[in-house]
Amino acid sequence: MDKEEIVKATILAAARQLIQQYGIQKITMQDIAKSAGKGKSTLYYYFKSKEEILNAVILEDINDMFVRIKAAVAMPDSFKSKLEAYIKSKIEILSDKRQKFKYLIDNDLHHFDFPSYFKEVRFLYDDKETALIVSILEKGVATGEINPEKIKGEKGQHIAEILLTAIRGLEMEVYLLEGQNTLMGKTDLMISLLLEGLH
Amino acid sequence: MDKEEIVKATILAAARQLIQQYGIQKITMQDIAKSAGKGKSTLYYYFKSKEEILNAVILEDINDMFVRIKAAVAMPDSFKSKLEAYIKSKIEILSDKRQKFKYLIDNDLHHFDFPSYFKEVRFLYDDKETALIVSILEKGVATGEINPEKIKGEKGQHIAEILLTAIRGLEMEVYLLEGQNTLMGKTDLMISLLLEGLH
Amino acid sequence: MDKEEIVKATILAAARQLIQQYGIQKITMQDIAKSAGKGKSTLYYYFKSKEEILNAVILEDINDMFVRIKAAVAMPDSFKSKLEAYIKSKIEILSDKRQKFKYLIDNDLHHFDFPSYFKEVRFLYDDKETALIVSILEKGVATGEINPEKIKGEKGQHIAEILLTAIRGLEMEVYLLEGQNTLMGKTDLMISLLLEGLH
Amino acid sequence: MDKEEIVKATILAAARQLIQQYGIQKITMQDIAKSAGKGKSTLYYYFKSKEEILNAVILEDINDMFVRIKAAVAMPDSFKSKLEAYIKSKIEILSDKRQKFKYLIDNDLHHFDFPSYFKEVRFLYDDKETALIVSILEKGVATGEINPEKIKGEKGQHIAEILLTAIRGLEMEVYLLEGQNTLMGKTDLMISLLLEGLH
DNA sequence: GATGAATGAGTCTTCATTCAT
DNA sequence: TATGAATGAAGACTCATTCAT
Repeated sequence: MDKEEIVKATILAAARQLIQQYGIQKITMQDIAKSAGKGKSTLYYYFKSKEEILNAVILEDINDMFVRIKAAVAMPDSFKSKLEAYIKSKIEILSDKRQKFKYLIDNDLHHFDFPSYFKEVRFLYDDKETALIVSILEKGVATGEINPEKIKGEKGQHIAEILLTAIRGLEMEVYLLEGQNTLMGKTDLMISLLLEGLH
Repeated sequence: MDKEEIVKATILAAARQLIQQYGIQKITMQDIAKSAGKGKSTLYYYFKSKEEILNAVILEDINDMFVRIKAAVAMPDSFKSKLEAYIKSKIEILSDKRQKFKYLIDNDLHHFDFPSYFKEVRFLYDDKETALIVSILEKGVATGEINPEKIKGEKGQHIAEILLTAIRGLEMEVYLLEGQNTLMGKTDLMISLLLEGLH
Repeated sequence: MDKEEIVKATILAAARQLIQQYGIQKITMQDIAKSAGKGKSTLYYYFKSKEEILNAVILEDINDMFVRIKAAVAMPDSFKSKLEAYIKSKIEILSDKRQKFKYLIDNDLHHFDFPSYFKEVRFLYDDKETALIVSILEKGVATGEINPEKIKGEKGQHIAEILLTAIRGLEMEVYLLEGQNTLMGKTDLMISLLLEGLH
Repeated sequence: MDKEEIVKATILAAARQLIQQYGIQKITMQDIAKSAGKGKSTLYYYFKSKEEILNAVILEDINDMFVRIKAAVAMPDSFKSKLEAYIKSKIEILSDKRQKFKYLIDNDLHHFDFPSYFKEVRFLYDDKETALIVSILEKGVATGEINPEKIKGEKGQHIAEILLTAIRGLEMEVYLLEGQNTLMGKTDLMISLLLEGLH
């Protein structure tokens, strides 16, 4: 990593931390600069605009999340446990981001911004995630948990998509709910319903 | 409706239209005033602050949506068709709100804010919606579409909750996807999977 | 007092009370109207502008103060006691106006406005007050407390004027000091110095 | 003086000039910026708020006044001439501040605000000024102009205080009177009365 | 490479005043 | 006589961005 990349990373790290702490709408270039220990105009030397910084941060986050999820899914050896690993690791990661400042969500509901993760992820990682889910479904066929007929041809793809959609509903709740407990319960129920539906 | 209420409604209408068109963060009191054909300070005669206006608009929207959904659900006479009516009317309503300015989503992704519908709805209408879904499930039992065992006792409530969660994932996509076509397809698949799982 | 005058008096009373409580710069027409139990525009039916109301209030206050001072001065029967009565009654009256909200003076020093009493009184009541002081000085000659030579011809007028000036310094302190104790001590010392100087 | 200090001084100078010309309540950040030849937001780069600018101006003024008064008092070699120097230099300085815009006082009496000099000076420079006067009194004892008995012990302090009070009355008049002529006459009379009283 | 300095364009909000009824 | 409704004008403050050094 050369000098330039180091500075960029420093700035991004500062920005990420602030975003998590105060939300995307509340932070200013001033804030980022100060937190990065740089002059405000230095940010413009490395990035074209505030938006570019924000984009970079979000991209990093999503990327990181995907890598971690993939790793979590790799180990388990059944459809059920893979799916569980997938959903739960996702919830945990998102939850962790919000964990520290949940108080904000209640007090300042209106100014609390839905992060852009959702939007970006939608466009950048949809295909990858769907593919991941498809592979999980195939595991299910291999282990006999899933009836091959149910995901034959395009059906597998479609089911993966609606699964992803449902999981996004779960993700959203991370931002609105107190703890993960309820979510974990919901996850389990969702999975068992699915197992019955696909068996 | 007396004079005061008419003006208030005019202002709210202007605000709603602008929110839909530009997103909640982008509109200013200036904009609302101009669009309502009033002076900027007039807004302050009727509302205490920008926030009050925004809140009022959101509340109206949510309320309206719920009323329409309920009406849509009332008519059909089976679990499947009721659930379909429920989800599809919801998607249509939300979709309609975004229809006009989808271009914004791509261009200005970062400044496009997830509306507060989600957050507000979450807290204000969760119970009502869950209850609605429970009643739909019960219809399913009555018509024999659903195995009574599957929603016995607390289970009904839980299943209603995860259904709501999954539907929220669908709602989110309204804001991100081009058209409703894909969503309608997903809805159908989701419903049939559910029917199999609950039968 | 006909109807019109009654309403005017009501408005003025409300204004005076608010001025005393919050200072001249802080009150709005809104405040006055509400406090008077009238509509905001009603104030404009009775007075041309905010300034006119303020002027009227101040005038009333000054007038009232002068009447009370004069009464206080009438009774005592020596130069010393008359002068004492004059200064002390003045301090008491002003002090009373500020008594209730002294806390403001410390907390909000910068926004606390010197009332216009000083300015107005200066132009409207200067001559009257000087004349009053001259008459007090003459009493001093009559009782032998003052050497007639010292206030002969124009001198009496001049001395009255500087006395008035010095007393204004005292008045100012009413607005800045905690209590009247110090001021009363200063008054006594001022008077005794004067007695020695004029004897 | 580095660059930053130069700009700050420029801004302060502009502010001071405007305050003198229009009074503290009438000037806006807009005004100051324009007069300083800077952008409005530049003011916020150097000062946190309007209040901070105002405070700085006032403090400078008071400080400056005190320095000049002290210098004026240093030279003369008698009680009488020192006291004269003290009062007259004070009047001249204050008078100078108001000289240019006396017209305002009559036209806009109500909105003309007593500057904060009084209030601030009261708290910040009272002790210093009293001490200065005490030293002047002591000079009077040294030269035989004043009877040592009259200012023995605490008395000196008390007399200094009432003198300061009386002088404040004089100061106030600077803001209300046309010229200094009358004030200079009053000063002389005040001093000679005092000399007689303290001899 | 890095940044201090500067700012234009906007934000919400307040308030005295007007006027039709 | 009384006022509800409406507003123009202003005002303090913020912030992303530019640029000379």
